[in-house]
Amino acid sequence: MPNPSESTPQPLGPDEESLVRALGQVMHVLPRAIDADMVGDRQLPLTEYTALMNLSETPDRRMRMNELAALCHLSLSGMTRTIIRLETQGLVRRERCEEDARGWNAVLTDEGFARLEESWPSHLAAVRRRFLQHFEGFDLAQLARAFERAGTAESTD
Amino acid sequence: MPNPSESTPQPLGPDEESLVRALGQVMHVLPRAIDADMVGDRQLPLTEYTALMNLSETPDRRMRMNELAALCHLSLSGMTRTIIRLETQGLVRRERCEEDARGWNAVLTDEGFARLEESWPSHLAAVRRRFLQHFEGFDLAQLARAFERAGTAESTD
DNA sequence: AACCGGTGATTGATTGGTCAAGCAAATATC
DNA sequence: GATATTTGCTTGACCAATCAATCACCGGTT
Repeated sequence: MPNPSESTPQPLGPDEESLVRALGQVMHVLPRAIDADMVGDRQLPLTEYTALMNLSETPDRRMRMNELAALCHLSLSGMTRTIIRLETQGLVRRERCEEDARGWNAVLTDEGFARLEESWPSHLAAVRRRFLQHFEGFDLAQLARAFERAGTAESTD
Repeated sequence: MPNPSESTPQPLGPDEESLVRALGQVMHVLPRAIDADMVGDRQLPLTEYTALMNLSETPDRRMRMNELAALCHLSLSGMTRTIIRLETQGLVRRERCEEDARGWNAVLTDEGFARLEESWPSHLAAVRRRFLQHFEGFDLAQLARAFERAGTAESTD
């Protein structure tokens, strides 16, 4: 790439172009579609589902706000609000953290766990049908690695 | 009332699992990263950039709100608001549609075009660096087709 | 010509997220 | 051991998107 990067950069090739466009579309359509499938079924929006999901995967079904926010790809304040939403539905409870009195644990209630158990089949089905189905015959592991690289935000250099 | 087919669906395999997780991360991180690159550089958020972009690709740099909204993956009202934003910056102008007085055309101004020309190198660079770079060696066309399939929302069946 | 169902676009209310400021507890420094 | 700084979380203000309601205009019917 001999020329200075800002003057006349090389435009995207047609395949690159259509991949980028298609990704844009997927990023827009997919969450809504999955959301719609679930909401239609068990009334659990994707963000809240993800929070419950992550909580359920810990040994004692509890997690610090910090960590949960990171796993849900949410800002800390966004997480606070999500947890409040879940708390008012009785799906999650908050407990002060013992070893650090500033901290809070979001704790999955039995009701929350039950709700998650109800929801996950339809979530799973939606993910399969809306997404994975279209990647049969691909090397999923290789693909996953590429996405992991892309999803690891290196800051502007 | 557990439907046998829904009660114990097969969980995701490890590769599926990591692909889905990685996609989730990408969907969250990528637009923000690109946005940050562009805002930092030319002060044009992604949504507005996309609108200008699509306008610039038409023969006479104008488009009906309808169509533009679809191309930008935006609701019509979202589009209205985006165009208003752009209009107040002088990058776009609105003109009544001649053959249908209900309709409006968003028209790219010269200033808007200039701004777009300024911005697209950094947009392009961001897309390459944040995304395409990680897919070297992949069959991009095949990948694009898969994403197009996934991005075509079939309604809940 | 007056009407009426349908369509293009805008507007109002709400939602779900961000960032920045604030508060309380923990930790480091003197 | 008092004070300063940092950290964990919440709150306030804001923003960009959505949906539902509305307005304006089109076209066909009578």
